Amino acid sequence: MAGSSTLTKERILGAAEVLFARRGFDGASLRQLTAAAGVNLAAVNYHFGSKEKLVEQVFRRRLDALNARRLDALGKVVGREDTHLEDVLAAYIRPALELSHDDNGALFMRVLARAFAEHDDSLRQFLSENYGHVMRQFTHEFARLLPQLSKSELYWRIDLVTGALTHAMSGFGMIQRKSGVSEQQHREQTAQHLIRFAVAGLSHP
Amino acid sequence: MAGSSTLTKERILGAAEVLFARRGFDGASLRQLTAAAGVNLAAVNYHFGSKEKLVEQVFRRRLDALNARRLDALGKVVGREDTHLEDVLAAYIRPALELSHDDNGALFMRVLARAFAEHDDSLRQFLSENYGHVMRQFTHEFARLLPQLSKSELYWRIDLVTGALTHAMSGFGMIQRKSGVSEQQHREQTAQHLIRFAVAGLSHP
DNA sequence: CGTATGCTCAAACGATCGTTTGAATCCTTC
DNA sequence: GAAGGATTCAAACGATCGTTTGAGCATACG
Repeated sequence: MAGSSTLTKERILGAAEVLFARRGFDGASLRQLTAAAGVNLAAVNYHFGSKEKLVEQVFRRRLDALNARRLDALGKVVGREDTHLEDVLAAYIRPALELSHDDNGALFMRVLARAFAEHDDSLRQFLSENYGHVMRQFTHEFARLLPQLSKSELYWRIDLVTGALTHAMSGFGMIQRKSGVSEQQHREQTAQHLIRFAVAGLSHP
Repeated sequence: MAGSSTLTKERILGAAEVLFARRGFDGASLRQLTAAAGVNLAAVNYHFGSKEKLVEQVFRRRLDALNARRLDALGKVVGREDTHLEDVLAAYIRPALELSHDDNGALFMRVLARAFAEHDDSLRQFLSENYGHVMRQFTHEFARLLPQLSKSELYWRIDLVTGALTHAMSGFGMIQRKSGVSEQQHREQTAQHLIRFAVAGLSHP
C-alpha cells in the first residue's frame, strides 16, 4: 500500500468543519466543500465512502481527543479524598475551552451545537455509541457529589447545564476579546464564568 | 376578493412546523411538506411567495402570540413595589411552557431551538427585528433586579440561561410523563425546575 | 522494465430541489 | 347564469444534489 494520502483527507475534514458550521450538514454541498478544500469532487466518496461517513469522521477527529482529555482530567480529581464539584465541572469544561482556542476548534463547537439541536436520530445514536460513556461517568460523579438530589432532579439539572454550556461554546467563534486582556486571561475568565454558572445550576438548594 | 383560503395556508403552516422540527429547514422539501399537508405543490409559492417566506410565517404564527403573552406577564409583575426575580423569569418561561403543551407547540419549540443553533444570519436578523424588543425588556428588568452584576457578567448569565431554557424546551415533545401525575402537576413541576434553575444561574454569588 | 496499486480527474448518472406556467376549477358578485 | 377574480392542479423548468464511472497519472515493488 502506497501513500494513503493523509493530506487530501485532512484538507477535506478541515473544509468540512468550516462549511458544516456555517451552512449545516444539508446546507453545505460536496461541491462547495471540495472546492474550498482544493480537491476533486470525487475525493470525498473515494476517501470516506459517503457524505454521512464524512460527517462522522468530522466528529471523530475532534471528539476522540476532546473526550479523552475530559476523562483524563476527571480521573485526576476523583481519586482524591475531597473532590469538589467545580473540579469535576472544570474537567468537563476546560478541555472544550482549550479546543475552542485552537485553529478551527471553535467552529467545531458550532457543529457540535448544531448536531445537539438537530435531534437527528442516526447522529445521536452515533454520538451515544461512541461517546456516551463519557457523559455517564460524569453523571455518576455528579450523583456522588450531590446525594441530596433525586435521580430525576439531577438529570433535569444536568440537562439544563449541558444546554447552557453547549450554547455558550457554540458562540466562541464570534466573541471579540476586550483589548488589554491577554488570551490567557480571557480564557481563564470564560472558564470561571462557565464553571461558576454550572456549579450554581447543579447545586442550588 | 374571494375566499382567501385560510384553510390551505393553515394546513401548510401546520405541516411545515412538523417537518421543520423533524428534518430542518433545508432537510424538509416542499414536496414532502405539501404532501403531508394534503395540498398541491404550487400552493406554497402561491400563498407565501417562497420557502423562505414560509419559514418566517411559521415563526410569526407562534412568536407573535408567545411574546405578547410574555410581555403581558412581565407587565403584571414589574408594576408592583417588590418584584422578585423568579416572577420575571416565570413571565418568560410559563408562556413558552403553555405553548409546548398545545397541539404542535412543542414541535415549534424544536424549530426555535434549531434556528437558535443555526446562527443563520438572515433568520437571526428577522428574529431580532421582530422580537428583539422582548429580550431587551427582560434584560432591562434583570439588570434592575441584579444591580450587583456588571453588564458583561449579566450578559454572560443571561446567555447561559437562555441556552439552557431553549435546549430544555426543545425536548418537550419527547418526555413521557410519569403515570399517576396529572398534566397540570407535571407542567407545574417542569415550571419549577426551569424557574429555580434560572434563578440560581442568574443570581448566584 | 513492467506491472500492480493508490490516487486524481473530468464527465456523466439519476434523483430531487425550489419555482414557474397555463389551463382547469371554485366561488363570489352582479 | 354570465363574468371575473381567487385558488387548485398537473406538468415542466433549470439548477443542484450525492454518487459513480473509467481513463489518466503517480508511485512502489517484483
